[in-house]
Order: sequence, then structure tokens, then C-alpha cells
Amino acid sequence: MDQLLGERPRSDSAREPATSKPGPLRPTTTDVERARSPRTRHAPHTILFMETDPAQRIYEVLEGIVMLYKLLPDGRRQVVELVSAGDLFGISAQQIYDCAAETLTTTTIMAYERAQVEASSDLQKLVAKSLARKLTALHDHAVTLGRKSALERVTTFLMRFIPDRGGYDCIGRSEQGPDEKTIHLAMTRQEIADYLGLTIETVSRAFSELRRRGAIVIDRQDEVRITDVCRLCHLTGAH
Amino acid sequence: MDQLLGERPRSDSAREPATSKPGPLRPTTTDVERARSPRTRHAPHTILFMETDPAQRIYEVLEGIVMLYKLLPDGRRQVVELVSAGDLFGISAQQIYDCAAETLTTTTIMAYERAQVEASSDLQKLVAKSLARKLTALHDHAVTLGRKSALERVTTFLMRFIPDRGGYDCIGRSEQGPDEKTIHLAMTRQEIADYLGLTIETVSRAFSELRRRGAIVIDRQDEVRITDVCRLCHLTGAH
DNA sequence: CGAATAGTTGATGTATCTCAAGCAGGGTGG
DNA sequence: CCACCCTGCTTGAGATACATCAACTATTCG
Repeated sequence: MDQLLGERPRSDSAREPATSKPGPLRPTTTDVERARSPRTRHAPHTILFMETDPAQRIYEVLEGIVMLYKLLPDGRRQVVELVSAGDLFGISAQQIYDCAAETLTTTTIMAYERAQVEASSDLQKLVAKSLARKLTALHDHAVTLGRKSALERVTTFLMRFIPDRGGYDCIGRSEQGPDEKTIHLAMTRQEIADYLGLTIETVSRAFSELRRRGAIVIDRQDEVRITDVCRLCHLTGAH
Repeated sequence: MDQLLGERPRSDSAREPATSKPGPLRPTTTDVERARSPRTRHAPHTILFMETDPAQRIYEVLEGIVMLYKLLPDGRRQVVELVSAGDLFGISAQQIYDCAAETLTTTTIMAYERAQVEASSDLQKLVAKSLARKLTALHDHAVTLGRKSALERVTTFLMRFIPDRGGYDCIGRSEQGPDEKTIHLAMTRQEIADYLGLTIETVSRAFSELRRRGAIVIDRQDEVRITDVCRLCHLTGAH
């Protein structure tokens, strides 16, 4: 696997307008090389493509997390999806992408040419499957953005990173022992805020409130220990 | 075409919890009849299926508008999609629907059995196409819910019903004559509020504010005349 | 160690919600 | 035909959750 660490200054200030327009893929491979090795690796905070770039390729995340976001002309930003291993991004019904894609962590992605997808029914099935999963996620996100309080949003965000819990098919707490779980946040407070439709301060206050209530312990800024998953789950508003 | 007008008392108060559980399709056809004529017609405010109903069928809207929504246990409601002619709904990655579906207007729909879809690559293409369109719409909606003011949300909502305008490929105002357009709202203020993540009062005030500014004329409660589409478009926050 | 960046906390402002009253239109029955 | 009612909508007054502005603290990195 090629070890290309694309670098690009992060732009997490929501203010920065979408000025410079790098090509869809940042790494300095030539087109020919890329065609031979569609698997690429990128440093955190690498912009993979921008909104309105021509939607030539669909990408699969093999490892890492990618954030998809949209910007309003005055700089307001909304993170519309968080894409992790096994999921696709860059799917568009139009000729251009409808949002920008930026890595959060060091990420390995696989690129598929559009034509390649059109030709393969296996790939098409993969796309359909991924889209169906996204649909549910986006519906949930709409509820979070439209109807939940700041505390509920942040709690919902935290629960998102705990597999098999909180959903319709929640497996519940284990029989014995504490219902504890530590999660690693690959996002800054600003990114979390832009995902949840809040400000950085409100996110920070929500974390503090959860800490005050004993629901979480913040070991490091990006390391949150949930002391009682089941209890936190009830703060999401969905249970 | 069978003229089955399913009737069911509307429940637009967001308070009403999801108590009664009618089957996926309300009309009083037998299963056999339905299999023969998957095309059905429904009165406004007919609930087609509820959240967590088994996702046995996918539906296509042939005529009318269908509203998809999710409820929180305490009664808060978020309308997650507005589906109109040519679009599909009832697609789910799981075994159950992730949201409820209710007609807004008199609606004709076509039902496809899940197995039927799995077997037909044409239907699968239709699904994929529909999902890709939804993806863009849901991304846009996330921006609206997460980052726009009440006035911007309502304006965005109004612009939604004007074809070929406001999008990336907006055709612009016509050369001569006023840039006027009348739209019919098939939704109550409460439904609009639940779509935009606002309260009914805030929606009402936003309409009044737009009227005060001369941006719209409300001929009837469900009939809005936009006096200058291009001008209204600039109030959406997206331009 | 010091500068730069990210996060927290406090004080204040404001957009939106909540509560409450009044209004408008459409349908019904006397 | 009109009075009445019902429902949906509007408007106002006050409350509040979140945003904004600003200062301070913690963390990271050279």
C-alpha cells in the first residue's frame, strides 16, 4: 500500500470561505499511478474534495473517519455525515459533489471511478446498501438537529460511538460489572459543534454538565469515559 | 385504478404518542386484492405505516405528497422527508421502518414487495437513484435544521416548491415581467414547524415577517404568492 | 520555557419557545 | 341566511436556552 500522507492546513474555523480549489484527491500521485492503486492514505484534516467539485469518483473508507460538511456563504458550517470504515462517500445524483469531504484521523480510502460503479452490479449493491444505511443515519440526525436540546445532542453524539447500544436493537447492559465504556473523540469541539448545530461553547458546557452529573469522566480532551452507558442513553431523549 | 380512500383521524398534534398500530396499508383490500393491484389511493392524513412496522414493502408516490416523520417518546416530532410524485419511500436497511409515513394530500401510491425489488435490477436502479436524490435533500435539510435562522428556514421551505430555482443550477429570473410565483402549501403550520424544527408560532411569525417585508402575499392560508422569487431566494441564507 | 492552539467558564444578549388571548374562515344546524 | 362553533392561525408578553463576547486555563509543540 502506498503511504501517501497528504497534508493540508486544517481549516476548522467555520469562517474560512471555500476559496482554494484543490483537485479531488490531494496526494501527489499522477492519474496513471492512481488508476493502478486506488487505495490511498491521508493525514488527519486532509480535504479530499470540496463541494461542487466534479463527482468523478466514489470512495470507500477502509480505515479512519471522514467528515462530510456543507458551508453557507457567510461561513456557517454544518457537518452532515461522519463516515467510518466500511462506508462510502462521494455518492452524488448530480455531476458535482453536494458537500466537502475531510479526513478527521489518518484515513485509508479506496477510490472507484463512476464508470466502474455503473458497470459493476456488485459495486452498485454496495452503493445501495450504504445509501440505505445513510438514510437511517440522516433521519436520526434530522431529529437530533431539529428537536433535541444541547445536552441531548451531545449525549446522542457520544452514544453514536458505542456499538450495539442505544439503537432499536440495543443489547442492554451486561449482567454484572459496571456499564462503562471509553470512547476516543477524533473531533475538535468545533467539529462536534458543527455536527450538532451548536457553538463550541455550548458543546463545552454540555460536556461539563455531563461531567458534573457524573455521567462521564474526561480523561483527556479527546478521551471520554462513560461511567454508565445505560444511564447516558436515557439522556439522549430517544428513550 | 381502485379508488380506495383510506380514512384515519389526523394526528397533527405532536403530543399524541404512537399508540394504535394499524397495518402497513390502511385500505380495506384483502391481501390478495392488493397483490393484484398494488396501486392504491389515499385520503389526506392517512397513515401508511408507522415507525418500527415491519418493512415489507417499498412505495412509489405516483401522485400527491407523503410526509415521513419520527417521534421522540415525549411526543416531539420531526418530519424527516417530504416525498412527492416520482419518489420512493419505505426503503429501510433494517427489518423495520425507521420512520412513519402519512399522506398530506390525496395520494396515489404504488407498492413493491421487498422480494420483488431484490429480484429486479430495474427496480434496484430506481431505488439507488431515489436514494441518491434523497441524500442531497437530507444534507440540505441538515444545514437548514442545524445552521439556519427561523426566517431562513421558512424561506428555504418556500423555495423548495419552486422548480428550477434556488439550486446550484438555478435558471434565474425570466428576462421581463415580474418574478412571481404562487405555491400551494399542502401542510398545516404545525407540519411545517415539525419539518423545520420550529414551533407553530415561530413559523407563523416568519410568514408575517415575510409578508411585512413584501416578499410574499398570503392569498389564502395555504396559498402563498411570492412576489419576487429571486429576492426571496437571497433570504434562504444559501445565496 | 514560551508561544500557539484548543478548551473552559462567566457575563450578557437575543432568538426562539411558552403561555395565553384573540382572530379568521369554513361548516353546521337552527 | 345567519349565529354559532370548531379548528387552525396570528399576535402579544414573558421566560429561557443557546449564542455571543471576553477572559482565563490547559495542552501541545517547537
